[in-house]
Amino acid sequence: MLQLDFRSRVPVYEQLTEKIKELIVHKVLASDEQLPSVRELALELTVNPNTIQKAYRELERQGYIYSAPGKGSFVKPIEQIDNTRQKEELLEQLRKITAELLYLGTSIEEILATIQKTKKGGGEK
Amino acid sequence: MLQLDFRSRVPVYEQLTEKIKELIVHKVLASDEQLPSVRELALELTVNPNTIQKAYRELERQGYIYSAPGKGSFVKPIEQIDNTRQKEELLEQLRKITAELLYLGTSIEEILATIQKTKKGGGEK
Amino acid sequence: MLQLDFRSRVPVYEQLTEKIKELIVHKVLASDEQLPSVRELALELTVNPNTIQKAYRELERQGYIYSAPGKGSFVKPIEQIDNTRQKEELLEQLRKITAELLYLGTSIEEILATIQKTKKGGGEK
Amino acid sequence: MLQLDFRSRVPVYEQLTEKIKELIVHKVLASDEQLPSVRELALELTVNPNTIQKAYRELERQGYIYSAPGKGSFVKPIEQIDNTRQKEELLEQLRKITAELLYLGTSIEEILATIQKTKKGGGEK
DNA sequence: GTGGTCTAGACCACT
DNA sequence: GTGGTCTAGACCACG
Repeated sequence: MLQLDFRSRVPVYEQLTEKIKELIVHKVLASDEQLPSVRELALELTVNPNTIQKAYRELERQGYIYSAPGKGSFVKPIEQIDNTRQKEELLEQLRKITAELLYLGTSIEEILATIQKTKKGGGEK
Repeated sequence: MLQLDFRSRVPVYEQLTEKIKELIVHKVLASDEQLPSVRELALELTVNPNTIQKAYRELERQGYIYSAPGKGSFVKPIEQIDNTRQKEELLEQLRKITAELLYLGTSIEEILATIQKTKKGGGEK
Repeated sequence: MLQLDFRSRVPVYEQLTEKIKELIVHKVLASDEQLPSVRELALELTVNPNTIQKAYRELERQGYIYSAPGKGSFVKPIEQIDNTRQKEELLEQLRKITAELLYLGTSIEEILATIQKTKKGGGEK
Repeated sequence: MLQLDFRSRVPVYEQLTEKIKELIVHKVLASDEQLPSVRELALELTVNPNTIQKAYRELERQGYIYSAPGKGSFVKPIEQIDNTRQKEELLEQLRKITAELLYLGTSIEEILATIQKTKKGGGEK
């Protein structure tokens, strides 16, 4: 499920953050669902618990999960995410990527189609 | 023109790579146009020449420029860029960001509008 | 009345301590008024009795309540609170926060106004 | 200068964060001034480098400093701090503490005087 | 020499 | 058994 590339230059904890975020965003993990415990996941991925915790902390900072000592870590309900600033940043990234794609000769139609497909696929899986 | 933030945590050479790529993508730099020499740019930006070279090498690797030893570095004509793999990567990033935006409650209309606006603004500047 | 956030990272017993302290400070709970019994409150809040007891013990330590074994817990009359040390601590916190607010560009007027408003609202509620 | 209490229940990295923040807020450390390196400070305080780094990260997250790999950590200029949300939180803390002080019999005059004194003392030292 | 990442393992508080 | 803190020490990329 959570495939990591230890040879990559991007830090393991960051790969993990991204992968888990994807699971949340694609609703594979539901609201208030419990994530694997730090130690459990560490064993499964043969990674140090500290690394897992770093990923969990980052997700918490970004507002995607919450952790309570003695209880565990859980997916944060969407309604409770403060998204204004994040939306701005994501839209900015969207602009950059679009500009680059257009330069490389991608048609606007193909780009829009990709967006549309993502919308349809987002809620399922 | 090339504003660098020496305070930023992102490496100088990477900032430079991004900025130059933007200039190319927005067609401020035309095909086969010569880029400033390494030493010249290093002086102008008060940066170590090695840093400039690293940025140029990265742009060459990504296929946006080509270097002719003894002559200088030039913008690679669009037609010659091998864009299949890069397009795939960019589209993949597009999907990720779109999924995240949708999860955060952004409407599909707002996303599409952002793309459209980028198209109009892309060729000018 | 005593709203707890079980998702929060701050321990339940600490939330409880703070909430009850607020009730006392805002005079919702009067001097010598009896607090709910540990078991009663535990049922009402669906919390482990140990957690309630820990909160009560903490309040007793801070001098806000007193417990008579076999009878229950009661709000300590203000006159009997040894407040010298606590006042010092609170004033110290006040200084820290004020310094931080000033550093962040808050005007002294806004700070003083906040204090004044608190005074007016403090005794009611 | 940076006195730590290893017996305290409050984490060392948090004590450090607070102490350094004080130095910044009281302008003992000026804008863009370099902080001691992670390792240097670790040696001086006989603390693990990771602990120092955790404190520095927290300060960076709160916007008081910035760190650049290979260069060092520096005090962030005040103008660049995004303070709206932090101000709200600090004012809320101010209200709580004021209510508690008033309950403990502190006169409003004494409270206001404390604020005034802080203002005068803030810029010196 | 700088910050950043990561491992191996210990200990603590909370439930 | 949970997350969180901390130590001791290794290795990497950046400048």
